[in-house]
Amino acid sequence: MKNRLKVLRAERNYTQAKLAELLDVSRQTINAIEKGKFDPSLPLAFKAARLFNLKIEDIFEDEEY
Amino acid sequence: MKNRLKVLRAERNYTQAKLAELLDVSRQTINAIEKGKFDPSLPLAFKAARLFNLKIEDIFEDEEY
DNA sequence: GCACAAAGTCAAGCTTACTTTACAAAAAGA
DNA sequence: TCTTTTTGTAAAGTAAGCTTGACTTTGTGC
Repeated sequence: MKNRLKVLRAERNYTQAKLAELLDVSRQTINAIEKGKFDPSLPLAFKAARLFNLKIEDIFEDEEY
Repeated sequence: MKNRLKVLRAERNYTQAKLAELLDVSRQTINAIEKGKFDPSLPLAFKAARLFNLKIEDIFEDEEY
C-alpha cells in the first residue's frame, strides 16, 4: 500500500517524530509505514485522514487491483 | 468503530458467508467485524469499499472524536 | 570537519486481526 | 413441528501492527 505521508509531512514541516506525536504512535511506526514495511491499522488511517483533513483514499492507495 | 456492513449485505442479499468469500476472509471475521469485536485491517476496508463501490468513510465510521 | 537533528533499522515483546474447527442459538421455510 | 440455513460464539494458533530501547546512517548548519 502506497501512501503520501512523507509529502503531507513535508508540506507542513513535520518531522516523523512530530507526526508520530500528533497521531499518538511511535516514531518507528511512522517510519515503517512511510517505508512500506506495513500498513497502518484502520483507526490509525482515520486519525491521519482527520489530521490532514483528507479522505483515507487521498492518503493511502490500495494497490490490489 | 461502527460499520454498515450488515445493511449493505442486506441490500444485496448476501449472507455473512457470501460476503466473507467475496472479501477473501473467514465468515467469523465478517461476523466479528459486524459485531464490533474488532476493526478490519486497512486492506480489508479497501476491499469492502471496492466491493460496494463506496468510500471507506461511507462504510466505517470512526468514533474517536 | 564537527555537531546535532532527522531518518533508518533491529530485536524482543505485547496486542490485535484473522484463521480453523467446532458447536449452539436463532431464523426461515416447508 | 422438523429441517435447513444463517448467525453467534469460543478456543487455540498464526500473522501483522505497534511498542520501547538502542544503535547507525544521512542530512544540515555552522
